[in-house]
Amino acid sequence: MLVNEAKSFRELCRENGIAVTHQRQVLYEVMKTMHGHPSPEEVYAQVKKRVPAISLATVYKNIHLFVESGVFREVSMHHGSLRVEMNDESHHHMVCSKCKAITDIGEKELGLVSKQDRLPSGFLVERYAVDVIGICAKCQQA
Amino acid sequence: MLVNEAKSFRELCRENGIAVTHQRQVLYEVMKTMHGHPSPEEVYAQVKKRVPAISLATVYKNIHLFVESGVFREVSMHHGSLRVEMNDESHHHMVCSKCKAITDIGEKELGLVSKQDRLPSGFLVERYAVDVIGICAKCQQA
DNA sequence: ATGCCTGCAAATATTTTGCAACTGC
DNA sequence: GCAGTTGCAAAATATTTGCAGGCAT
Repeated sequence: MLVNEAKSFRELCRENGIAVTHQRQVLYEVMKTMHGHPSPEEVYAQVKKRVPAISLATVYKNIHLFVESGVFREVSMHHGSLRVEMNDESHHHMVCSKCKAITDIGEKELGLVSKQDRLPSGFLVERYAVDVIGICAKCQQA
Repeated sequence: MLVNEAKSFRELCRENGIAVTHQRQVLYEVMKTMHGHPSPEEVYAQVKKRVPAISLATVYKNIHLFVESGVFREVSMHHGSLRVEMNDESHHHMVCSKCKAITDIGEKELGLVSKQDRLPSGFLVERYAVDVIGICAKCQQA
């Protein structure tokens, strides 16, 4: 397991022409295991447990690097700071307009999405990111 | 014209129980005329032309107020700071992953969107916000 | 050996807050 | 007049950058 993960991370780095450092490896592993949409500060707090000397600047630099490389994605901010998520499966978000909670929803459950790969102005489509804005079950009761 | 706009702004304020101040009125009018997805700083710069003494803090406070009231909407941030847009017509965004340019696209041209008003977990849908991520025509040539 | 990376500290940028004076209702 | 609003300045947050030393390749 660990061997595989390490290996694929090495490959990822090679593909993107970046060096495999201890900090990067831990950062990557930690982020893979984090659910939701962590902010850099939250990621930093987690990584610090394993690499106490790591700097917040390093976390920022590498998150940007990962986002540029397509390893992770930047996510819409109905919060207040940079958020990321992993590239895993294709899913979208339900955002509660009362409590601001963000919940994932799969492409199937969402039930929409056509597949044009080109839009009017010649825009080449890579993917769709859908935010469903509404009221979550919990807030409806209040 | 001006009378009408002023009137509807007054109504908007009454509906939301907020006072009609000169600053707010100008802020509202300026934002209505701004295209794209202005940041608070950009809005501030514009409003300052008409109300030189206005403070950035006031701009922030009122943008939040407008967003809470549903006059404007907060927009996903593939930029770096708070962005808003007006509630006018139903449209979505095409975001170029190269140059980060955001272009509006109408609901019709987009060609997707189903109309379920309730999703699996009991989530009550208010609206969909779709970002199409891809490459704009300009960047495809490079 | 070389150039990419790191940590640190300082610089920037962004957003919020406290408060006294002022204004709409 | 009272409550809500403004401007200012300072604080709090968030993010970026320069640089000297260290590590991956």
